[in-house]
Amino acid sequence: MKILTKDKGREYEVFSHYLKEKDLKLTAQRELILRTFLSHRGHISAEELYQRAKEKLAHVGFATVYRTLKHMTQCGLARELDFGNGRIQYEPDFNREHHDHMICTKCDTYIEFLNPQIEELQEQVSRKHGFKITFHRMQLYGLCQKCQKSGK
Amino acid sequence: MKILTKDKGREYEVFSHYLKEKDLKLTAQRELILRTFLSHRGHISAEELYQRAKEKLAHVGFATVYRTLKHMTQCGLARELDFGNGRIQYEPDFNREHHDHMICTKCDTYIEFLNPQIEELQEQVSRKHGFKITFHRMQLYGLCQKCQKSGK
DNA sequence: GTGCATGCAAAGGCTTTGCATACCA
DNA sequence: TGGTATGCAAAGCCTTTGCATGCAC
Repeated sequence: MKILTKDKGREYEVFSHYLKEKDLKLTAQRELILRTFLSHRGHISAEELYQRAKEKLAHVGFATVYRTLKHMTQCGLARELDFGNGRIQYEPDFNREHHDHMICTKCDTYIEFLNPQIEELQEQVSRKHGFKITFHRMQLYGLCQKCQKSGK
Repeated sequence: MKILTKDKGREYEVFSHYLKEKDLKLTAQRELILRTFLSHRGHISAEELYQRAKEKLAHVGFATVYRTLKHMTQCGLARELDFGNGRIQYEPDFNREHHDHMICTKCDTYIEFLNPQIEELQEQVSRKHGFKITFHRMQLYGLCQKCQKSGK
């Protein structure tokens, strides 16, 4: 069963290309999970993605969601986020510029940001120690504007 | 059974003060776990702390280590580190200046660093978004000097 | 003596894996 | 048709919790 149509966006090309390259198969489930993932704005947990996918196709398994997320991460369509709450979140990562996060510890909303000066300083610091960065995680936890006000 | 002697360091005072304040008891296990934790240089996982404590006192339980770590974290003697490998590490945090980490993904060694400029920029960025930081996590992953050389 | 602490084992939460069946290519 | 994918359930891994007993105060 092939559901993929053309012009769904580059992500679908990337995915099918990745699958072909690895001798993996394009299944209805994989396509559905990708579509569901992409249609969700912002990050999502495996559990939530499973729920949303299941609404569209009853027989989708938990394991398949996890396995597909691994593939999507592998080919650069998804990025794992670990906000230290014991469950990994995934966010779309295709053609997206690197960014970091501020997370409100009260309402769980988050703000994405990119600060080139910080990035540059990270490089400087690591060079000073002879360290070669391959990736980094930076998360600022605290209260968003709304929660600061409502808290008082 | 009281094992605590004077002059073991301020950490012991902090711990016993915290316990007293919370109507908690100073037990041989708690003291042993704290001592073992402090004697270990650098961070340590609950599992490893359990093993090391057990060497000194056969009857130490897993749960007690976890429970004691919570207390030590609570009173500022320990700090939880999550390097995204599924197990929390704890590092001594008494009278220590805040710092971040570079972690070698090959040999697992790490370098602590503090960059005031980055800290300041984090504040600036968050102010710009009306966000109030309470704490942050910043980890640079990559290769340490040694592993860069050995890798070639 | 009272009430918290302990150790053991069981349970929890998230993620991965094994296996027989289903399905893509 | 052959080999991968799927769904289910079970297992893994780390951490927490329940409970009867033990111990600090």
